[in-house]
Amino acid sequence: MSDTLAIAAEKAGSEPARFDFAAAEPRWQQAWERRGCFRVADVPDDGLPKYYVLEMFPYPSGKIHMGHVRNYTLGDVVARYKRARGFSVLHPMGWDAFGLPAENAARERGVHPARWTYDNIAAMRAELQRMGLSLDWSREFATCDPEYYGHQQKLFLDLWRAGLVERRESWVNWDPVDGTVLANEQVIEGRGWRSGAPVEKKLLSQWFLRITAYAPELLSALDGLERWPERVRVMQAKWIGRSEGAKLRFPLLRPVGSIEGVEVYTTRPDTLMGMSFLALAPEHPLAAAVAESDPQAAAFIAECRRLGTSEAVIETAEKRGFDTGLCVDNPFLPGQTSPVWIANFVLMEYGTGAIFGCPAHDQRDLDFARKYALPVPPVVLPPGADPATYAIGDTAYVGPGVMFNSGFLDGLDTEAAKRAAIAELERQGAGKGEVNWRLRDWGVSRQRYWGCPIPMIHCDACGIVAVPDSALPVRLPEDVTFDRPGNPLDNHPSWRHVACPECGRPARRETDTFDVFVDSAWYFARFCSPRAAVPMARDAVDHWLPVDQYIGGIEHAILHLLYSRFFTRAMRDTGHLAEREPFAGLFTQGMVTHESYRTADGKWLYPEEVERQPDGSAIHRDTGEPVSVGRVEAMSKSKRNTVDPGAIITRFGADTARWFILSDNPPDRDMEWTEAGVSGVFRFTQRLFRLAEAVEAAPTPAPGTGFGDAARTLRRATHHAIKAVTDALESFAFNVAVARVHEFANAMADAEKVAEAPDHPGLAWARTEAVETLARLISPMMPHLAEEIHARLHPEAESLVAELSWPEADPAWLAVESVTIAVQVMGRLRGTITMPPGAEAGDVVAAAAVEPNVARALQGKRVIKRVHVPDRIVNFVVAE
RNA sequence: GCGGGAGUGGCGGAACGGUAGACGCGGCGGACUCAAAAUCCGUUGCCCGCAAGGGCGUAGGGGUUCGAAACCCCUCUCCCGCACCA
Repeated sequence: MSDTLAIAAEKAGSEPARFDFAAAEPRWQQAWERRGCFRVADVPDDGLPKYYVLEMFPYPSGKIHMGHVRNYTLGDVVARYKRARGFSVLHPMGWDAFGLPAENAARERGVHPARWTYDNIAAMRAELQRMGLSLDWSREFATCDPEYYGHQQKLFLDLWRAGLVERRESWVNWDPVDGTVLANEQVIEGRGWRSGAPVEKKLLSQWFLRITAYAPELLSALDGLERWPERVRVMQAKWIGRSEGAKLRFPLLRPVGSIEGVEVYTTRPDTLMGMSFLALAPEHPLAAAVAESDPQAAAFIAECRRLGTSEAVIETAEKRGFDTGLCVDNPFLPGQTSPVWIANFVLMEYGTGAIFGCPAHDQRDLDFARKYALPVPPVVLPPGADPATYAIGDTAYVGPGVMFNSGFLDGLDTEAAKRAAIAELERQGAGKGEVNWRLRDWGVSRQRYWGCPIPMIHCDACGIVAVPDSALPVRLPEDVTFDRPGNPLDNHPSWRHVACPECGRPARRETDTFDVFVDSAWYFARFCSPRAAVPMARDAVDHWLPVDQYIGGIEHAILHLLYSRFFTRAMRDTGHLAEREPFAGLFTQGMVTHESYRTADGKWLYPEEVERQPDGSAIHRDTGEPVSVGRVEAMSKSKRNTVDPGAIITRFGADTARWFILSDNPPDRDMEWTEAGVSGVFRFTQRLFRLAEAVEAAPTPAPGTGFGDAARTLRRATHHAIKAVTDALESFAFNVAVARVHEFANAMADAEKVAEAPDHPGLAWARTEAVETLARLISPMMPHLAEEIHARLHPEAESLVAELSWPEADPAWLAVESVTIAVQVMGRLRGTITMPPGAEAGDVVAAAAVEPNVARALQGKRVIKRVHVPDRIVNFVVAE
């Protein structure tokens, strides 16, 4: 089937009755470009309302994939629709161009990262342009352009001056073979993903952006993001992770070196009198101090470190600990001490890296206490429990209750006890109430070449000195080698040597580059004034931001979106813009999936290597060997279940690809790409073309009142389609918009049938109206075919559908001439009647009652209630 | 475990509390053709019935309502996210 279709598609050029997409699509793309249809000014003076549509910009891998097609089609529908609705639409495109793949290509194939990246950009730009997207290409930039990253360096220095940048030590995943820091997702089973070497935890000085300074605002402002998916807001809220509790200090009975006590954060200060032990994270300073004189402690800590890096949390659900022999006092229980343990389940990164263990009311603490036979004193009595007999088994009681065994807290409920405990801690000076956040500051240092250089200088005399604004951008050197492990910037013979801007003596450049998430944390702002001499022109960003509709994958729900929200606030506080939130509306699309195929010996096959048999089985196209059809799953190179958008556009055209990707299902769900689906859509494009072909430009003016039945029916269908498609597009229900166009096409086909017969007043005019309307209604989805249809009706005119306004439904033609009213008896459908719209209730009920089938159902029954919903339903309620 | 989302024909999916299954795919039957493709027409939730018609039906069980796929309660299944966060 696909072969024959391909032939049909290829023949399309030679047969005039077909839509020759291969010729038409480039022609219209050039026409849009020539007329600058999609260009807008940085600060427009057209007085139109603004609308900023943005899709997440791509990493330039070199080829677009179906996920891109879906993403950019969705955005383009919105952009074209809003433009037609009279908005001045900003719809830009650029490249998220820094990152590791370019460096890997350099190491593996000897291509310079810049060369590799710009070649890929050229290839991908050409593919995107074939899709016919309504982009303002004059705004294009790549984040690896020195112009772009120079402005990023300026932003960073502004943050530095505003106190939003810190340099401090932190634990990182270190690959000793590659000599580089690894992100968590690059550590696989405790080993570097490239080198395979066991990853070490290493303490390194890193640059941090103080995102935590905005934690309260980032959390509270989530409530205002009404056009964001609920789940993204929830994920961000959990990531930010606000908790209320108390921080308190436990004095050690005997100091260890200079350490005299341990700070602990808890959300359950009410349970302090149920304390059984104190536990330290293995990385805790006190643990390290103990280890200095205790080889066994050192061995335990080393063991934890080895397991800890490997994300082995899952397999080591088992809790393990080491008793240091130390003891602490409890501020609420004078004279009673608790042992200090080192425990593998305590996280250094959260709170203070130490906890107090209350096993009766915390499951983790209970597991630990049972394992090491520590006491489990209960202090919270669940509702209805008997204090005389209440005991904890294998399940901790974490719910609310009434305090007992707790001295001054006895009798209080959990919430009151928390408040009373905090008040008492504060009175004693032993601790205080505190809000804690899970969010960590953002470590942005990467020991890599292909990233934006961090514009800082290390001077032995002056310390850390910022590169002066006048010396920006700090450019990456081009003459780098990748033949040695580690960061090429460190290995470069001269680049790092620089005179200190303050004292003039020899100093060293920072050789770390920024995390690529910094690049994408402000690009939406740069798009507003992409050629400005400053990071962003204030009047341009104040005009265009926030992005009205942002569209992309759910995988960026947390990091990219949170960093962008942070950066926007940081840019506000450094005077670059006024806006608070970057993205007023967010839409997260589903994945594109496909069947997967493999041969008997387990080799994955590409879809084009597989042929389906009439009986549903599959064989290898060339060898004829049987192929097993696997699950439908996300397209991935490893499963080879990918379809190349370029090949699809060549065979079927961009409009077909766009329409299919919109039509299959709602855009937030995963969609399945199928051959049958594409073929069906291809046929539909040809059908629309034929329907339009059959219609001549009708004489203007309209024939006034001279519309016969057929013309009236078609005009009603036309205006109904306008309303229905508009409603669907407004609600992001693109699959429904597609269905409404199908209905409209069916109505047009019906009109064509009767048009053969003579004497249909006004039908020719109505058919022209229908075709003109069709062109505009499909234009957001199938822009090329829309232009083609429009041009055939107006061969002399210069106008483009891309420049036309959206059609308006005429209410007069939305009105129906009769309505079908369902008639129920006791809520069960017994018949339907046809009435004029707005008929009197009495008339409708009377007509309903005599409908034969209804009358039979009412036979011998006493009607006790008649429900009438105008133009919709009549329901007779009868007594039994 | 916690959180979020989803369960509707063979399939993707429609459906302001008001005729469930729009629209498409697929299937079946037919027209056109030497034949095929393309195109066009009809049909297509399940069961009973020659028909008229009737029964069942939106994961399952209850409830609210004249009327529930939709609202409420309980249960089940699947997908996604987070997961020793003190």
